[in-house]
Amino acid sequence: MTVDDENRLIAERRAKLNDLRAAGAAYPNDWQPDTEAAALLFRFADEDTWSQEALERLDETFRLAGRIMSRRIMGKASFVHIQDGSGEKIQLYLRRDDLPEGVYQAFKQWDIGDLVGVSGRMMRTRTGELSVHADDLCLLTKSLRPLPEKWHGLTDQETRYRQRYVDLIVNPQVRETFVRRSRIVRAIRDFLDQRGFLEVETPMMHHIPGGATARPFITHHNALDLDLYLRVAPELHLKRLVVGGLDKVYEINRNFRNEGVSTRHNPEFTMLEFYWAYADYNQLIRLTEDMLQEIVTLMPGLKDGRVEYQGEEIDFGGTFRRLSVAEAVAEHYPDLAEADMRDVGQLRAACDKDGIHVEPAWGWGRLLMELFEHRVEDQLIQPTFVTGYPIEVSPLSRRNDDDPELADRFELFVAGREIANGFSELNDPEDQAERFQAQVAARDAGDKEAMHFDHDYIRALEYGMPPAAGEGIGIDRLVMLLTDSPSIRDVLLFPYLRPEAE
RNA sequence: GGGCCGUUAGCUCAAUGGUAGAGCAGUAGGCUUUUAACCUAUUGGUUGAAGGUUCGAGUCCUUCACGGCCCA
Repeated sequence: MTVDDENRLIAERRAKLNDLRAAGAAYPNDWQPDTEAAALLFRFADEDTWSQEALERLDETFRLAGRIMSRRIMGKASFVHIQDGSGEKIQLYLRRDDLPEGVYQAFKQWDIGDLVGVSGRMMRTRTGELSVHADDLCLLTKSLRPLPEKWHGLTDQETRYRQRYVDLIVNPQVRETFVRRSRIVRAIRDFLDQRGFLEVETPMMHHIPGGATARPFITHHNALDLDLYLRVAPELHLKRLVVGGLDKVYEINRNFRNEGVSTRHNPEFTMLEFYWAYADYNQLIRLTEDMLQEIVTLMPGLKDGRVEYQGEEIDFGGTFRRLSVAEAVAEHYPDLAEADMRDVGQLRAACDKDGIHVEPAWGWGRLLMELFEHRVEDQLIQPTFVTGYPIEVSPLSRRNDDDPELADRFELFVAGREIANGFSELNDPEDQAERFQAQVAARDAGDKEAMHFDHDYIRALEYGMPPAAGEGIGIDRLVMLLTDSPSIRDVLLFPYLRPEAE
């Protein structure tokens, strides 16, 4: 994508740029705006207070800088809309006789997409549109490539993702999504900081990948001649910090998983993980509920804790529903009695009936989860905390004191998707070492997602990790939910795409 | 990985197997409160790539690339 896609339109603009270069006027950097479109539109919004007459009396000149988005040239006067850093557009009124000598003639050679500086006083047009009546105008950056058409804009999904800069220029909704994403992350940081959590950054390049069952990316350190893994989770490093006395820590950053790419999966994605010493998973549930409610409250435009997601109204107000995996499955499988929930034969029969593929080695826990995922998960539209997870599918969680077959664990589902996963942490180094052993055995048997044995992590636990609870929240999925985005690519500025064809 | 759909001018889209078109953008001219401005004229194409069928392929077939949706 360099010179081969040159076309006539670009060539014309390049010729104009060459003229500017010859005149020594290409790429100046001597224009500073003193306001933005959004500020002017806000200040002068009231048409009664700021009528055309009132604006005429206002002896104040404003300087703006932005991109030409549309032009209507009518002989010796023109109307232009520029869009600036505030994301808003404001109209300029250009009159040949009100501009310095030659400026209007030069302007007529400019193009949609060019970046300009303008100064002038405020006015209102006959139809009432607030406009800047320009007394000076300069070209700051010549745009060589034509923008998409003004009416339909840019709709091709692939181009929108590949050339996000164009998408951002012409699709205002995109900007709003990413502004909101930033606000959500800020709200999470504020929430945790206020409660005494310390934000930390742990390595993304690991000698031993761990903390999640997932295939890692491998990279190579040249000077050390050593393969390294991009992290699949920060979990084990964060828990080392809990051993070190950082009782409340969190990290918001990228994880990398070498798996498929889809509308819900990007190879790199952002996770919040936090760990809280001397707390258990029930405290996490309450904290999570508070956090989400606070985030939703802080989002402009969301009323009464209600969010619309893909046509469903989701209510974050009040106490979220709580139910166990067994209760949820019982609800959706009337044939299964409560006593059947740990009966391998009954569960397997139910799986067969639904056409779910099962392995002979699976115990009741795995079978129960298969049923949960098959019929229940996507029905959990309103925020729901699910508890009572079988220990069989919770290798990192602490065992429940009353029921050793269950883990002290929960997941939060919203809009049929897992948003958060938290549990009381396993801090018994001997139990942990055994679980690592089991993972290594699974690895040797060919499971590429199984974990490695992390001796240093065991050593850390042997110094003593306080009883603690930890949780992960997928930021991208949360942002999807709160921005009504159907695809993870809509909430990533630069989602992963295959390379463009040469 | 599997299924379905898509890829035509800078953008948004047309085109029974029979001369590749429109709107916007661009170019030239007109127009001093327009707003999808308007009026006149006009330029612009390796139809995603490579093969094949056919007198003739944007259209039918095969393979490939990229994307979208659904499924695992």
